[in-house]
Amino acid sequence: MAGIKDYGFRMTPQRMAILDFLEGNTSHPSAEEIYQAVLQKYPMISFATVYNTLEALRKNGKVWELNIDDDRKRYDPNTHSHHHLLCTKCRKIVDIHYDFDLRFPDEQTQGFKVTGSHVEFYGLCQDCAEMEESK
Amino acid sequence: MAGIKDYGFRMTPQRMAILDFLEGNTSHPSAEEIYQAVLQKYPMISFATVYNTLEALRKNGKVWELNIDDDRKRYDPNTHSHHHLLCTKCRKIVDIHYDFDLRFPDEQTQGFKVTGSHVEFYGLCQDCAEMEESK
DNA sequence: TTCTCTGCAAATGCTTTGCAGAGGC
DNA sequence: GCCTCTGCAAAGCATTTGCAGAGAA
Repeated sequence: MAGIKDYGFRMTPQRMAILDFLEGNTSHPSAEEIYQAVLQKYPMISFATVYNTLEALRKNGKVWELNIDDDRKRYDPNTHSHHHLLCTKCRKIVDIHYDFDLRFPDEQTQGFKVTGSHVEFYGLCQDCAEMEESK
Repeated sequence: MAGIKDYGFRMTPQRMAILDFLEGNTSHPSAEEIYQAVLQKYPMISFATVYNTLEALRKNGKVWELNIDDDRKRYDPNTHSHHHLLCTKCRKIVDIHYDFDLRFPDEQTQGFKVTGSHVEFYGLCQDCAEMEESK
């Protein structure tokens, strides 16, 4: 079982369950979805624990918190540089693995020290696009 | 005074005040900041009206709703293609006007029909970077 | 005159917090 | 055994909504 050394915080069954669910997950779940999923295997978990764990994971660089969705945060266990494509209808998010050239002229930074970047694409997923067409 | 033809919705003094404040504004204000600013000139405006107007403007393509900030939406009256740079400390947002090459291989889209894109940069603004250094 | 918009206040929904007890290290 | 983590419940905020009256077109 992974110990404190691997994650920088105390390991508990609840946190193990959350990590298990997130491991390799590419669905970009919300806190609610994570809570519901963990509830299946671990009926005694609370929302506070989910948020607490996600915050701990975020601080330790184990998950990304995505603001791409209008009304809830989404979480991504893949913290290797990648980008996202959001369906504006069903809110599905998929990964874009491509190394864009995001350099731009220094005079635009207004003195900022840039530390990271992220590209968001918007569109309609196949299912939603087909539904639009058949209207 | 601008009429319904220009905006696609009924013009009222409250809406004029909001439009006046947003006109040319590059501070990417939140709803709260817009409310506070309009309150100065127009003491009888309510929050509901601010949100209602912003939603009407958004639907008519007159403002962008930015999700770049963690815990509140930010509004941008500049709807010409551009990107943003956020200070992760003071949450200041500045515009990046640069035409990035955001093409990527079709096989990554998973059938999505892409309709838009936006690049977010993160970093520290000059003031915050200097504060960090002098610690 | 018509019908959308307004202000108010309450509701909603996501996220955070206080606290006392549990349990990982 | 110490101290962080947990569950619960309540609080905190941003945003939305219901409604009756006001006022723009």
